[in-house]
Amino acid sequence: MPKIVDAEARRQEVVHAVFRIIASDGLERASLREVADEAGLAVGSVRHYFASSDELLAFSFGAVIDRIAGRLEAALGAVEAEPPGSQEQHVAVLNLLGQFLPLDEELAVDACVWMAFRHAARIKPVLAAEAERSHRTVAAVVGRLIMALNPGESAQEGLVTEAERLLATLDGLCMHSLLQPEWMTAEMCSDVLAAHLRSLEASPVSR
Amino acid sequence: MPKIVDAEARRQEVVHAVFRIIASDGLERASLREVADEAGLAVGSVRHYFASSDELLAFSFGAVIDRIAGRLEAALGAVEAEPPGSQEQHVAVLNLLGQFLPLDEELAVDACVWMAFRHAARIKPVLAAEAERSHRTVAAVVGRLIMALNPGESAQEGLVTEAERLLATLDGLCMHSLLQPEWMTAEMCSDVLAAHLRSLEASPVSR
DNA sequence: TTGTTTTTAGCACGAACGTGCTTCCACAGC
DNA sequence: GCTGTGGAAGCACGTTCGTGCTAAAAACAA
Repeated sequence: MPKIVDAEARRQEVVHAVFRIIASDGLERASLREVADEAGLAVGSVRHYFASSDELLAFSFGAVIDRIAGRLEAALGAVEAEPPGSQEQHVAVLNLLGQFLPLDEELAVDACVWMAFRHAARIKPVLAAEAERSHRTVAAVVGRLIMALNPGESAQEGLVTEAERLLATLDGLCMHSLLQPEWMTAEMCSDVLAAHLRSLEASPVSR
Repeated sequence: MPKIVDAEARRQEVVHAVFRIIASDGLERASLREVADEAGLAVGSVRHYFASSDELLAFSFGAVIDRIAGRLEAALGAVEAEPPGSQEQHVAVLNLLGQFLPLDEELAVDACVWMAFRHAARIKPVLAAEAERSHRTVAAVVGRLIMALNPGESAQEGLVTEAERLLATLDGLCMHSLLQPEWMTAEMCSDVLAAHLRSLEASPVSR
């Protein structure tokens, strides 16, 4: 048997190098040479684990989706475990929504990478499948959140609209936090989220 | 005097070539050679009007900002000309908000280009100044819209929060329309905007 | 020790990029 | 006519990119 290396761990190290490069220098700088440098490897070594640049990027996209989805699922479980309308549920909801925003270093890197890949997927067909999965996964989480906030509501159409509205607001907040951090501060994000939740409570779906 | 050409018109032609390339192939494909091809010119000719690639991109960013700002200002004027709370004002507001979304070919191109440049500005310092101007301009329009919808309201803080919330929702809708057009249809955009306006009316800023 | 196989490293090629620089061309002014 | 200037085109250089390919190094079974 040859030299044994935890291949999966190596792949994750390379993927994290991709994350760091995208967060600091953008997706277009995430070339094989740059990634290899950042990971402390040679280009040939990176290509041993990823057949091509496209495969590396697609895998990295999937990895960041899994990270985000994992956080969201955990936070959503906490929301659904609390009684509807309670103060505890409100806190859990704010925590869930906060997972979308670049509130700390790790969240910021993931948000950068996530946004970069989603926008790149508009052009690069290799990323389209993961972009689809990303949207489906996150939309499902937000949909379940809206259902948890409107218990007993059966008007499907209105719930879907409210879910899309919340999702759009979250993506917009995330975008502004990344692109205009001096305007969209953490306090402003918090205020906007609070206002949105207030509007959800004030005017329930059923009209 | 040498051969006389309307220099400003030529620059606009080149800029429109940039727009088409960004909308169809992304910003990273907007190289001097691609732009020159799309405009039916040689690289040297493009460089006669724009000293460098950076200058071409920065100028194109400014051009798309001016286009969008022009549409928004016109639509905002129509809103402010109608009596608050009237049906006519409601229609004017919907028209203004629709200017943010890729509802036709021209709006779609501008939205693509706008998003691409804003995201690129996070990394490319040459675009930072225009990104600032873009944000200030659009935020001012949305702010005036919120003021028009809350006449006589003096609570500055709440108004700013509502403006940022509307802006985030609009950017999120625009993003989703560009990235997931099969999910975020024009009808869904319309529904979400209608729901947002309803929430604005139902729970005014003053608590 | 030897042999096998994974891992790591590196070379070389073609393509695309920005850019400095030079070269033609057309036409207004003399 | 001639001349000079602005417009258009293109060459050439260095850099970066992905990728096919080769080869050394390393680690374990025999």
